[in-house]
This record gives sequence, structure tokens and C-alpha cells, in this order.
Amino acid sequence: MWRMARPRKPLLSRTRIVEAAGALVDAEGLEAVSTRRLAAALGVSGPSLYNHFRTKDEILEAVADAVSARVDLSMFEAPAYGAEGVRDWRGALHAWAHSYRDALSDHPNIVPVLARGPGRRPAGLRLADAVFGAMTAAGWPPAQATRIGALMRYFILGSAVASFARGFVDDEAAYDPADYPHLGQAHLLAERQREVDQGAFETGLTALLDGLALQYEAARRESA
Amino acid sequence: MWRMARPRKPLLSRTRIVEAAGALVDAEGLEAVSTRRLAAALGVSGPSLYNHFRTKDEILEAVADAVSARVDLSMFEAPAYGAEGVRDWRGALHAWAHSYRDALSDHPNIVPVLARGPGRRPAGLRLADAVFGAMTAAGWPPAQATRIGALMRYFILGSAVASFARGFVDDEAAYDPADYPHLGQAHLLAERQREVDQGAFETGLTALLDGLALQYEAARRESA
DNA sequence: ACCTGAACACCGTTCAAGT
DNA sequence: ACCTGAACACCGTTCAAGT
Repeated sequence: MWRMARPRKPLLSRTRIVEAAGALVDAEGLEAVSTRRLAAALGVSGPSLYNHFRTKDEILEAVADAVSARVDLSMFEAPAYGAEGVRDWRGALHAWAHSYRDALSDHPNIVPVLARGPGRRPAGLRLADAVFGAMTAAGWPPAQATRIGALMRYFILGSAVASFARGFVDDEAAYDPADYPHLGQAHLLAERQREVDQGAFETGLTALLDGLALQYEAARRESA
Repeated sequence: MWRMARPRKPLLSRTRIVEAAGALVDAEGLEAVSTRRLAAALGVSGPSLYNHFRTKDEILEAVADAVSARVDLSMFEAPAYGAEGVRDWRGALHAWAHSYRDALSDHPNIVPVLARGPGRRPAGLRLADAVFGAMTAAGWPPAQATRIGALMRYFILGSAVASFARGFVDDEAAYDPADYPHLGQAHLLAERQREVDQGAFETGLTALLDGLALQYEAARRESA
């Protein structure tokens, strides 16, 4: 009469939903996530999710952000940069890139969502902010710092989304040597493909950083 | 009785379907493509498409392949490489990367499909084959040539899929300076964002090629 | 406040039927 | 051979109803 008994503990919460969605994405892929399937995994009915998120897409964005949040940014913290603000930007980028790649390869199925851009995801934005801040602190002019943030993003997300290993189908007949004389080995064991991706990532990252160091030194010489 | 009149000209063909699908993807995005909508644009009913393609996905793969097919590969042709097979691999990669990027930025909405890998798409495979062939001809060891193909793919597809311009939402309020001290300019005109992407692409590509040239020279010195 | 079932306007794909 | 309408098993999302 006067009032209902205190409502019992809610069945759902944003974190519970995001965890279940992440698990579903990891286990069965992005297309496997439907509001009904996700709700069933949580023991509720489909529309219940809309009490906690406005759209299904918002749920996936939250899953993506949780992955971004696991990327280590500690190498960009101020102490690493001396008063003159130049210390090891190269080493910091290298370590960060590897941490980023590791986070993505733990959850490859969500990468297409991450690739849509930081948008409004807090962790994605924090990440972009940290790189830009560290590069300017290290002496890069702002315009170049922006470019470095963007090009590292291209390379790292590209390595996850355009992975060599996932790019070739598991069927030898698809690569007729008459058509593609150099692709004889394109179809090879998954293990070997992971090695190709790892090697390509390290080779590319090193080349990228070497090339940037060249530009950095050239700019230093010019201003001296 | 004896036989039907010769069937009149079919309403549909694979090329007509691929063209209409490509136009729809360009105009309204990947999610806008449904078999019913596409069929309607072609003046037929939904299931008709299944007389020409096995699945909707096969149609999108064909659209993606048509984009790959527009990438210039002429710079990898044999004449560019002398008897010793070393000539301008750097210049060839640079020209190719730009041609690739141009093709992708003409049709950004199909890029996620392209990023799934060459798979069984002939033009995608031809492309991978050409790069690998040219790099080995230029003196790179096969393992490195494979890596170069992969890492260029990361960078180029990454630049299209993880574009800076498309990554930030068009809403100044999303980037509170209290949260992200360095992102004050993250929300800026679309025009300016395209410049950022272009600058980042060129800076990254140059760095990548400079870095690879360093590795190439180091290997040469070692074997001398 | 939070969850539910029913409903709406869609999907991709199959299939028997038509020509 | 190629196109059709009807049907199946799904979608994301809204909404009135329940507690």
C-alpha cells in the first residue's frame, strides 16, 4: 500500500553486460552478438538491456573501450622526460606499440569496433592524449606529434585488422601457382602465420621508429 | 509445347549486381546494404540475387575486389629491375602505397571488407603476389619480402580503416580539456582532418621506407 | 527502477512455383 | 535458366504492463 518493498538487487549492471558481451565476442565473434543471445547469456530477456544501454552499438563500444583501457601508458608519464623534455620518446613508443598490439591480439574480434576511432570512448581518448602529450614534451612540434599519433594508430590497428594470418583462407587450392607465382607458401600453418605477423610487426615498427628518428635528428640539426 | 521460346535477356548479371552494390555502399555505407534494398535498386525481388551469388557476403567481396583491382601495380613490373634485380624497390613501394591509398579513400565504406584479407579475392591476391615478387627480385630475402608485404598492408589498410578524420566525433563537448589536456584541437573541421590523415600517411610512409632502406643497406654490408 | 512479453519493421536465405 | 512470392528463423528496438 504505502510503498513497495525496496526493489531487490537488479539482475543487470553495465559492467556485467559488458563482461558478458566481451566474452561472447571473444568466443564467437562480432556477428554472433545479438541482443537476444547476449540477454540469454545473462539470464534475462532481450529488451532488459535497454535499461542500461541506449543501443547495442553502445555495448560494443564499451567492450572496445575496456580493451583500450588495458593498454599500458605508463611509459609516457612525465618522469621519463627530463627538464629539457627529450628523453626516450623512441623507446616509449616502442613499448607502447607492443602493449597496444598485445591487447588487440588478446581480443581480435572486437578490433573492427576499435578501428572506428576513439569517438567518445574515454580510454581511446586517454590513449590519443597520452601519445600526443609525450611527443610534444619530447620536442616534436605539435603538428608532427599529431601525425605520429595518427600513423602509429594506422600501423597498430592495421596489424590487428589486416592480419596476415587471418587474411588467407585455409585452403591450398585457392592459390593456384599458375595465377599467383609467388604465393606458393601463402597457405601455411596457422602457427607459421602468427610468426609472419609478429615478424612483420617488429620489422615495421623498427623501420617506422628508425625513420622517425632520422626526421627528428634532421629537425634538430636544422634548428641548431 | 515442344519448347519454350528462347529465354529473354536476363535482368541481372554479376557485374550489374556488383556495380549497384558498390554504388549503394559508397552512398549509404555497408550497413545500408540488404539483399532486399539492393534488389530493389536493380528492379528485382530479393531472392533473385541468389541466382548469381551464393551469399550476400560474396557480393561484398566482389565489390571489395573491384576496388583492389584499381590499384596500380605497373611499378612492380620486371623492366624496373635490372639484371642484378635491385633497382628502385623503394620508389616502387612508395608509388604503389599511394595508389593503394587513393583507391581506398575513393571507397572508404568498403574498407572493412577489404581488411578481412585477400581471402579468395583475385585482385587482392594478385596484389600480394606482385609485392612479394618485386621485393625478392630486388634482393630482399623471401622471409623479409613476406614481412614487407604484410607490414605495408598493415599501414595502408590501417590508414583507411583507422582514419583520424573519421575517428573523432563532430562534437566539441566530447573532448573536455579537463579530461584530455592535449586534445583541444581533436575536434576540428573535416577539411583539417583530411590534412592530418594525408600528412600522417606521408610521414609514416617515408619513415617506413627510410627504415627499411637502413635494413637493406645493413644486410648488403654484412654480405659484402 | 528494472524486467517482461508482445509487437513492429526489418534481416539473409530457402524453396516450390512459374516462365 | 532466371525470376517470383511465401515462408522460416532470425534481427534491433519500442512500449505498455507488471513489480
